[in-house]
Amino acid sequence: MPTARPVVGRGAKVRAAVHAATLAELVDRGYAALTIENVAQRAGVHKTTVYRRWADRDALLVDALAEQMASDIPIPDTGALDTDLRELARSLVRTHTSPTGKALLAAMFSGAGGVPEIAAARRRVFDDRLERAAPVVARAVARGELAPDVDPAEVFKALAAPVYLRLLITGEAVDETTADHAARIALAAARAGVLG
Amino acid sequence: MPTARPVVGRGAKVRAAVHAATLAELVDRGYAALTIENVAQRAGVHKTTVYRRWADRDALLVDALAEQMASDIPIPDTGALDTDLRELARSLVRTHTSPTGKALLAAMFSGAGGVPEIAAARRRVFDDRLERAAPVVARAVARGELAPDVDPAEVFKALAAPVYLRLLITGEAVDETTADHAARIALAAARAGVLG
DNA sequence: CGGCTATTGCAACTCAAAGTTGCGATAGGG
DNA sequence: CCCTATCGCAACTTTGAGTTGCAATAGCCG
Repeated sequence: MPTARPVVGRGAKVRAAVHAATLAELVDRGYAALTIENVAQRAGVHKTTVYRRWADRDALLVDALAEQMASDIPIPDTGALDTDLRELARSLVRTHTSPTGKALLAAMFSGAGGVPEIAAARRRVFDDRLERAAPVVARAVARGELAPDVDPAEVFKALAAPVYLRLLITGEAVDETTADHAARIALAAARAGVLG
Repeated sequence: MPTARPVVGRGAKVRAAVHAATLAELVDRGYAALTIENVAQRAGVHKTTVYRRWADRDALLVDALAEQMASDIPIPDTGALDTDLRELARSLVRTHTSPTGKALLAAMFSGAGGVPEIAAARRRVFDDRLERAAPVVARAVARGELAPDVDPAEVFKALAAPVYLRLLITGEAVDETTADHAARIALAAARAGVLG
């Protein structure tokens, strides 16, 4: 049984070059233009080489994205809700402005939304953050900063929404200022009791 | 100069059937699967007929979308900010849950984001609403409901963000409840002074 | 009601690009 | 320095988009 051979030596360089070319091509030309031949050319590699290593462009794309999808982001605990939310928002922004994050969004928004693995990856990123929001809200309730009936998921959604609006609809720049702004909105809504 | 001939009789039926098939195909199969042949088959029409009437699938799609893109939505003026915002949000939701609105979003989110006319149509929908938000906020300021430095555009973005989050990211149902929820978030943020 | 014309259906075609294959060339580990 | 796995290359097959000429027909107009 061929258990994924080592991929060392020459193969490793090719693999890395093709992965990079895939994400680059995706970000600045879109999913529709993501053909094996384009990727191969950009990677400085012959198309047969790519065809021999990956079954189709979706497999290639999923592989390239999965490569560096490391999470391991700590749950913020600064002692106050406003700063916790700010950290949560900044972390979300960092994820989606990283090369991989940009590529993931580009994939979703330019046609790969139907590919199960891509959709799953997006859901994973989002749900991951949802989970991290729960303890933050729970602690805020314990401190008396929020009413007990506030829904942590709704808090995070209120925080994430402005970020995604910029990323997907308005196309405005997304940076720390955006994150802080989103955090303030979520905080105001939570305090006003509209996230129960 | 051929000024778009009448298109009556047999032609009108064909045209309507193809338009409907185009939007239907787009919504439940995506832009990638939107081929002239698929559309023709769904419309119960031969592909040559479609090819003779439209240059390519983008022209067809733009034509089908433009068909019913009537706006003419009044600016709400209920006498209070909260109800005005609620109307604004409900109107936005109605737009994006209508068949045409769904098709427009499907087009954007499944690959036609690069087509200039499609991107322009989406921008038009959004900017249209942005403009309608300005008087609403201005009146609220005049009534003393809001501080004078509140930015109308930011108010509308805060209101629209939760709606688009559901439409594009979480996939949860979008209805009047969603609209009212979004309106409350925007109101809380505006009152808290974080939208200046 | 019946003929006339524009439009459609159909089949066969062209054409471009995706994907495949066999073989000679070469990189790099041992 | 040699040996093997991997790559480059060119020619090939296949697939699906888009085209064309001609016969069939729908529907307007007298």
